[in-house]
Amino acid sequence: MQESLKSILSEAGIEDELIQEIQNVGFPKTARSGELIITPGSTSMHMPIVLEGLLSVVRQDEDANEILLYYLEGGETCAMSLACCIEGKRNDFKVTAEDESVLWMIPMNYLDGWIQKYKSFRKYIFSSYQVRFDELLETIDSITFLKLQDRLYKFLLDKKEATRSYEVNMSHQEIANQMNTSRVVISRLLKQLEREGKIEQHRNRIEIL
Amino acid sequence: MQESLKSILSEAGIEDELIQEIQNVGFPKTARSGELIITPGSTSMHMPIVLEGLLSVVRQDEDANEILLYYLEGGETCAMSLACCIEGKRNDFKVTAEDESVLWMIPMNYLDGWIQKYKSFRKYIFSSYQVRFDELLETIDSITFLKLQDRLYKFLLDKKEATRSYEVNMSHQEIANQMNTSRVVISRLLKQLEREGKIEQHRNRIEIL
DNA sequence: TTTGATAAGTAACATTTGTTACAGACTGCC
DNA sequence: GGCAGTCTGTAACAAATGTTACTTATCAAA
Repeated sequence: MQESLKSILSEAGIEDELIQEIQNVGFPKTARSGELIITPGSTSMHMPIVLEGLLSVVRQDEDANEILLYYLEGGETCAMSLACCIEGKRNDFKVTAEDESVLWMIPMNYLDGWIQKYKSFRKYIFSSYQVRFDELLETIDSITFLKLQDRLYKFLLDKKEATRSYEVNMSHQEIANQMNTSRVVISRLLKQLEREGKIEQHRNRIEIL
Repeated sequence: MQESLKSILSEAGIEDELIQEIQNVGFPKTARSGELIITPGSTSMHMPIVLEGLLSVVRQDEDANEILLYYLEGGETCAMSLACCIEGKRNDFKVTAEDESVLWMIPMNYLDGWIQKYKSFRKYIFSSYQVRFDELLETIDSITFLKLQDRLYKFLLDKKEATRSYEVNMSHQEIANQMNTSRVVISRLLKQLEREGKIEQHRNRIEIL
């Protein structure tokens, strides 16, 4: 685990000295598949870096309708929780482990110092922000400009990228939830995609062709 | 103009020393109402701070369909252009002056140094990021969870907040463009809002009651 | 005042998406 | 095998949004 932290940070251009510090002051946190990691309304005092596994970041409204914003994969961090913390703001999204996952938790109070001291860390933080930003924009694009059928196909392709697998292990109901629509609609559209030869369906599993 | 810059930065908690620097290395830029300030695909070497007026930030797809992301008002900055610059990435949105506006342009190469040196500047930058992020999330909320009628009403209220005026000076067509729908639909829904007593319509102008 | 251009109103219809209701299929467990 | 629970397929219908076509209103310039 220390090893994967080291290689991830080193990959990101962080110098050994800082990696050492991050190892010293942080601690690991594991999450089982399906486990809720951040709930709306909570405040956290740690910035998580994903070492292994996959997290989904989901937005909810008052009626518990949901929409998937993006995934956090190995090496990525939830920069939002940073500003969230700096400003003492509450989280307004929900983060769930999609897989068995391992996070490295860094206490917030170190961050400002590191940002001041290490150019590489500044770069890492700003780059995460930018990546998240771009993902949000892509999400907006999908919702705004695509028909449901295309959005659904993109959803499947994104999931495939995130999990590095052509198999999507979700029920129609779960997909419907993450896309803020209904199960029947998803069934209809998946059937359509199947007829077009883009996917193959099984129970609780979709194969992307 | 120097005065409004000073008061804005001082309001944001920036110390006099840095304000002085920002004044020294930056320069003003004025934009007429309707003028295009940032076009998709361009790269800019400056971070703009809005001194006066109002900018709209709009996302476009390949077919030139558009959707309004948010407004930038006095005192706010386009933090995105920051990371955009750090990473040498291209802008993928369009920024337009909604009003006669004045910006203060800061050359990018100073930013990293200031972030390192001034805690207040770090705070300013991160806070802008956070504000933008929140606005994007709100935009996603509207698109995802609201019916068009409610989204339209919210659109008008947002515009009212941004311009500090109960009069929205836009044609139905312009509103339709910014909401990525058609003029006829907007006319229909505005009529509905008028019947509900929420607005009053005139040519090129909507009064919010 | 006429004219041309733009803006807004409206009806009729098409398409997309959402809902309800029910049937059949699969899975795990007894 | 039988049963209970979950998942998927499908039809019929409802609601929301998009499109087309045309009319009327408003404004400003000639």
